[in-house]
Amino acid sequence: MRKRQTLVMNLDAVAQKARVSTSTVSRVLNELDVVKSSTRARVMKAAEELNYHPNLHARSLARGKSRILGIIVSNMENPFFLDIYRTLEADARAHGHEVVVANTDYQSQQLVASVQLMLGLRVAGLAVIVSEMDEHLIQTVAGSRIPAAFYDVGTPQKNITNIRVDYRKGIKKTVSYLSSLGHRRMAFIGHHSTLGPISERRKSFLESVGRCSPSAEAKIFAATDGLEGGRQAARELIESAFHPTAILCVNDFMAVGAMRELREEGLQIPRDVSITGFDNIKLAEYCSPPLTTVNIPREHIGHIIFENIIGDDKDQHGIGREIVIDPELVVRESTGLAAKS
Amino acid sequence: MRKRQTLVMNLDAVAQKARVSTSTVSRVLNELDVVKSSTRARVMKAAEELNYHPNLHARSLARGKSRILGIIVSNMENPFFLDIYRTLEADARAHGHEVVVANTDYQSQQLVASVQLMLGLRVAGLAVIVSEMDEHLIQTVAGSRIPAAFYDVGTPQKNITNIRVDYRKGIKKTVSYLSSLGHRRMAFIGHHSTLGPISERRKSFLESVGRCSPSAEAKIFAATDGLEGGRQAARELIESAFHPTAILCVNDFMAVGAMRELREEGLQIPRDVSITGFDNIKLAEYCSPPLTTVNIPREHIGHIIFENIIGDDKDQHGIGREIVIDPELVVRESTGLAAKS
DNA sequence: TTGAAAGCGCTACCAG
DNA sequence: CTGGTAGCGCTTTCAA
Repeated sequence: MRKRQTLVMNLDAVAQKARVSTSTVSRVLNELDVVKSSTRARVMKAAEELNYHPNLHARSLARGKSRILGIIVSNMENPFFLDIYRTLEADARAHGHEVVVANTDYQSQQLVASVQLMLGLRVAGLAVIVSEMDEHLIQTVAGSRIPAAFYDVGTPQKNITNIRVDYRKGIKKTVSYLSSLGHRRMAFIGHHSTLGPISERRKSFLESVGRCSPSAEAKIFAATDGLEGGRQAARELIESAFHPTAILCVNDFMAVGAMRELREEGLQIPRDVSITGFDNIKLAEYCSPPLTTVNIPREHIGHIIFENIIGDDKDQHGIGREIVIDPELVVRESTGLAAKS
Repeated sequence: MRKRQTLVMNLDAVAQKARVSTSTVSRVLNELDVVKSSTRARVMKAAEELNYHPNLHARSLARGKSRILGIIVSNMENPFFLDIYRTLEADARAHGHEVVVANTDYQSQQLVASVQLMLGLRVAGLAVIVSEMDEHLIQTVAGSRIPAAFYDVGTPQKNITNIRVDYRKGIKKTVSYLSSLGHRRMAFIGHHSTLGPISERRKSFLESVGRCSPSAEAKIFAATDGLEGGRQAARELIESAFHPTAILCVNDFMAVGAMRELREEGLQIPRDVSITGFDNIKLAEYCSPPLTTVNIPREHIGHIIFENIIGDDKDQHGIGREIVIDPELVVRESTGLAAKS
C-alpha cells in the first residue's frame, strides 16, 4: 500500500523533534509524572513549536473509550432543554469531559440518527432529554451498555437511569389554583408531540378539570413548540367559539408566544384571561406580565443525570434507578380572578 | 501485550457472522455498490442482528479526516448564537455531517479549550462565532489548515473566511432614528466582553451620538450578557443621575431584561423611555412592547459560513474572503417621541 | 466481486 | 525513567 501522506502533526513528529520515543511524548501529554522534568520540558517545547494537537480519535480508539458525554434534546430553542444542556456541559467540563449535543426537533428520524452518532462515538455516557421516543431505541441504548439517563420516558434498566417529573401533580396544582380563582372555562395549549410527557400533561389537564369542578369546561389546542407555535394556538383559540377565562400552556415558551397574541387582540392579562406555563424558565420571570408557572428544577435534574452517568462515584452508574421529581407551582402575575362573563 | 477484551461489536464480528471479510463489510457499510446484492443482504442482516454501530473514531482515523463540523459560540443562551448554530446544524445534517458545538461563555480559557477540542477532533470545518478572540488562536486555526470561518473577528487568511457585520452602520441608523424622534440623552447597555464587536458597537454609539447632535449626551452601562445582565444594567442606569430618554442595548436579549426593570420601576415604554436592541431575535417580536432593533440575517450568515467551509463547491473553501453584512433597522413599538423633560 | 494486509495516531504493557 | 511494540477498529490499496 502506498504510504498515505499526512499533513498534520502526530506523536511521532513531536517525538523526533524532542529526541525521545512516542511513549514518552504520550506520557508527558497524559500528565503521568514519571517523566524527568527536563525531558518533559523538551517534549512540551517541541509540541508547542509544532503546534501539535493530539488526535482524539486515535486516543479514543487506543483507550477503547472516549471522554465524551453525549446529550440529545428535542429542541435547543426551548430554554428548558437548553438549561439542562448547560448544566450538563458545565459538569462535564469540570470533569475533563467533552460534550456532544444533538437536536432532534421532535423528529424520530433525527432521534435515531442522533443515537447512532452517540453510539458510534462510543460516548462515555448518554443523556436523552426528549419528548419523543420509541421502545426500539431504548433497547438499542440499553444493549449498548453505555451508562445512560432518560428524561421522562422509558423504564429503568440495567445501565439506564430514569428521571421523571410528576406532571400529573403539577397540572393538578395549577388547575386547582385556577379553579380557586373562579375559573370554570379552561383551555390547554400543547404541541404536536404525541408521545410521552406532553400527552401526559394533556391527559392530566382534562382529568384535573373534570375533577376540580364538575361544571367546568375544557378544550385543547395545539401547534408546534416555540413562540410562534404558542401564538398560533392562541389565535385558533381566540377564533374558536370557546372563550376560556384561563389558559394552561404545556410550557413557558409557548405561553410567551400565546401572550403576544392575546395582547394583540386587546385582551388584558390577567384581567380578561389568565395564563399559565410550565417549566419556570428564566423568561417566565421577564415577560410581561411575569408568568405563573410550574417549576421544574432543571439544574438539579442536570446534576442528577451527570452523577448517574459520568460522576465520580462509579457505583452510581448503571444502577437503573428511577428518580421522580415533584414540581412546585410558582404564582406570578399572569393569573387572577376569573373575569365575570 | 495481553489482548484487550472488547465488549462492543466490531467489523470483525459482523464479518464472521456474515461469513465474509471485513473489507466486504466495510464496503457494504459505505454503500459502495460493487458488492453482490446477496452478499450485501447477508452483511446487513448480520450487522442488524448484532446491533452493530461502526466506531466513528476508528473510521475518522483510517480516513484521515472526520465528517464533523465544529461550531464554537460565546453563549448558547443568547438566541442570536443559537440561531446561527441551528442553521449550521441543519445544513450539516443535510450533507451527512455530524456537528459538535462548544460554548465559551465569553471566557477565553474556554475558547482555547474549545479550539483544542475541535482541532483534536480533526473537524472537517470550523465556525467560530464568538465575541472574544485572541490573535494567537487565530494563528493556531490558520496553521491547522482546517477550513474555518470567523464571525466578526480576525482578518481573512489562506483557509479562513471572515464574516462581519457593519455594526457602525447599524448603530448609526439607530442613533439617527432616535435623534429624529427628539432624543438627546441616550444610554448604551453593553456587556463585559471587552474585545471585538461589542466594543465596536460601544464606540460607534459614542461616535454617532456625538455626530448626530452636538448637544446630545451619552453614557455607557454594562453587565453580563443575558436577561439578568440587561436587568442589572438597567437598574444601575435608573439609580444613576443620568436619566436618558432612550436606551440602546448591545443586543435584544439584554434589552428584554432591561425592559423588565424599567417596567417594574413604573416607567412606560416608549412613553417615558425608548429602548432598542440589536440582532432581531424572534423574542424581540414577542416581548411587550415589541422591540425596535437592528436585523442581522442570522440564517443567511449560517448558510454562508457553511458554504465556505463544508459546502459542495470545493472551490469555495479556504479562499480567505471577507464578507460584510449591512444590517437594517427594524422599527417596532419600543421607541417613540422623546418625553418632554 | 471478494480477501489480505498495511497502515491511521495513540495508549499501555513489558523490558531494560 | 525511557523505549519498543502490539493492538484499538476501520479504510483502502493490491491481488486474486
